[in-house]
Amino acid sequence: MRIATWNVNSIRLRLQQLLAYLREVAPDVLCLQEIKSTDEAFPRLEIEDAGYNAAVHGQKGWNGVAILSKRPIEVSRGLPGDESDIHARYIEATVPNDTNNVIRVASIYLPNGNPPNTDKYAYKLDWMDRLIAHAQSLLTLEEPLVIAGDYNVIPGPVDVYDPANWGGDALYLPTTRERFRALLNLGFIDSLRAVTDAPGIYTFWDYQAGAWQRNRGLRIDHLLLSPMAADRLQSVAIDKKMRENDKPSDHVPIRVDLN
DNA sequence: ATGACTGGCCCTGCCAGA
Repeated sequence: MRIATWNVNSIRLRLQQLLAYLREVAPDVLCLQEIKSTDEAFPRLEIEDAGYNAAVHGQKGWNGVAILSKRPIEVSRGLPGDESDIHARYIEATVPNDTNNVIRVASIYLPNGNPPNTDKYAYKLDWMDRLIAHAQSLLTLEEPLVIAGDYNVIPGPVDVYDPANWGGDALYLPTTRERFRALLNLGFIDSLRAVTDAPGIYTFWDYQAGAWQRNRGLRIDHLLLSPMAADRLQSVAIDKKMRENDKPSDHVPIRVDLN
């Protein structure tokens, strides 16, 4: 089973690239973030014509997440733990697999949190605490579980082109990385790091200052695997060539193959 | 070099992103 995640940075503007990706890479499940669309404006028909079911948790103007799946899925929307949180950043689904059990997949758009020392950063930390609590409860189900998406977390110095300049950023602050490690310490693995220790592997390059051309990137899009999902891990790939498209997203897809 | 880009919305300068 192939599970991919991609921050599209506007589903409508990126629709043709998305449809090409579905044709060429053919993921069984694709998690999307920053669709920047309401549920009503989501291009559901085009995606269904491509052979996918679409579960959407949208919002006008910004945020918004979705899960596309070849097979029918059961869906829940929103991250538990704060009824007042109106950002559309979390959607979760169970997907039947070949052997008649399920894989659970979450598509997350973790808050950016910049600038630090503001309520935006407090919201990020609170959201991470809620994600840790929810992930802990999901692990008790003893299912294969993949938490995929834009984490807005640079896990370590090898995951950013210039770590010395990122010390004060919400994506790289010690408190941010501590919470990411707390999530891993529940028993998840960072799938990319299960297959390589190589530095300089990125999933995001800023639109500004020729970041792509100069390979000034960040590794902030992750697929975290529960123990039962990790046992099935076959391979990990980053679809870096998507950054060469005309009008690209600033993120590229990353995916895993599970047996 | 206090720079730089992109997308959506309030339809046009501003907010948000990372």
